[in-house]
Amino acid sequence: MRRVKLQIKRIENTTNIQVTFSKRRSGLIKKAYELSVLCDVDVALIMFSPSGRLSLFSGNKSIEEILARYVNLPEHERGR
Amino acid sequence: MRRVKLQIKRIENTTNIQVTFSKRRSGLIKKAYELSVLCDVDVALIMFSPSGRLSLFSGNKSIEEILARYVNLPEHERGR
DNA sequence: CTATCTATCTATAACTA
DNA sequence: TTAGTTATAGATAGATA
Repeated sequence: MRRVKLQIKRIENTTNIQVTFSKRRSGLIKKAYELSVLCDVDVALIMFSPSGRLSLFSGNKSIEEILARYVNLPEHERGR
Repeated sequence: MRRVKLQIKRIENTTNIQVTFSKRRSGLIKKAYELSVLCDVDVALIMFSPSGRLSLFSGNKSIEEILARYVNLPEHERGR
């Protein structure tokens, strides 16, 4: 099992990238879902897999609704 | 400290919502960052806080670039 | 309200099949 | 390859300041 602390840097092995992406993608979506429910907030998550495929998550509302909410913000509220 | 398993349902206490949102928001952004680095993929995260304020994260590219990549996908690739 | 601490829960890298 | 297991690293709820 894991014996050392994980280094956050690009994985080189192609198979390993895909396995890691698949597992962490699930974990990330789960966390996003929990946040949206616990705090009753809008969360949208857009990811492109290593092979370029799209993955989406949105809590409460649809992706389109959340993106629209973002796009419609006044300019000065959009800069992070 | 925590003695029981957390139930994923809306938190009722207002102060607690804000504290939980703040902590989990950090955790979610960290996970999104790690995924983007480990797997070298585009990740965009859009959240609205309980008070309606915007929080953004994007790995590798800007939010605008990732949203553009999403919007420009052919229709049949956009449905989750 | 904000920041830190820590016991406990959860995610997951390496492993097995 | 993909799916399941498990031990350890990592996240975090509640406590404390």
